Amino acid sequence: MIESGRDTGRQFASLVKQLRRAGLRPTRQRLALASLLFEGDNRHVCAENLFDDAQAGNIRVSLATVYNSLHQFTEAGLLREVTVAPGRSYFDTNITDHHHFYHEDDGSLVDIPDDDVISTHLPVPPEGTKIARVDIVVRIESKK
Amino acid sequence: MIESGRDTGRQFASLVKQLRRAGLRPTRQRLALASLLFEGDNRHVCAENLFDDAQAGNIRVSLATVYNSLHQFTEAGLLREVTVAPGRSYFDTNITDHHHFYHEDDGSLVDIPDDDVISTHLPVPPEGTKIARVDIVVRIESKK
DNA sequence: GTGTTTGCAAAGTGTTTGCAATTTA
DNA sequence: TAAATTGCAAACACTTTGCAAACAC
Repeated sequence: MIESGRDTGRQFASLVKQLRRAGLRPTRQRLALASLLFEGDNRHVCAENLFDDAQAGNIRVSLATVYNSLHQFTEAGLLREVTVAPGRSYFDTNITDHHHFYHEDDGSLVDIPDDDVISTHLPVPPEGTKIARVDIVVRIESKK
Repeated sequence: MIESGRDTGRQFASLVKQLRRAGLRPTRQRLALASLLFEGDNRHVCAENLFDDAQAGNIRVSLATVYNSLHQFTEAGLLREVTVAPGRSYFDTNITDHHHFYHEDDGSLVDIPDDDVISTHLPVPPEGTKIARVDIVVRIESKK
């Protein structure tokens, strides 16, 4: 998928644009990670997880850079962070309005299908505040 | 509120019962923590937080025991755990069905008033699973 | 060249664990 | 007395940081 080094310019034209638009320099590491994240189906990754993918893909990148990139991407609106349990933070490449199933048994996170709409009446936020986002996590477990 | 030591027996009759019912021995530490948690208004505490309260109330208890107790209380259904951000886990003494405002600016957690009902249409859980719980966190921030 | 980004290893944070000593029943 | 619980300190997982070297523009 990714060759291995130095080919920063050519083949990722669209990723380069995407990063630029987000105000991030298209470095080799960011491009490689962006490629893992955004080329293909939507994903829910955690840092360690993406780091492993990178290694497997012969991408030389440090764990610290993975963390930094994930946060930069999130701030730039390219990713959405979902926290489901202490020490279990996912980054979702699907940034459209949607919610999640969290499987308590194996810790996996899955989008709730769009057509299975959860109709929410938004509550009135406390005086002086406004709603930034609504997170709905439907915790599921195996039927015994 | 709590005197200071050794008076495990008498004055916490109802707490003792509550713990016994939950299958937990009413030790001095658990009684003291239960007293902080369950006598008075509903609270959203984190471990560190409750530990500080204990110290302030001259209750001799270790941080490890606070963690253990919080989890035991949660398993026993006396508390409900709410995770809002990586490394930010709250325990809610209100175990009725309800949801939360999470204030992004200061990290505080507040119950959404009961009468401000969020009507959810529950999604169909994936094959072979059932819904264990639905967590809704409404993230709010100060109006600029 | 200048400012940004990276990698490393070290430091942090929040939480859990192992085990001897203590407490409960 | 037997079994459960506690405290401590060490171990832990996950994440962030400081800084010199490498890179983008």
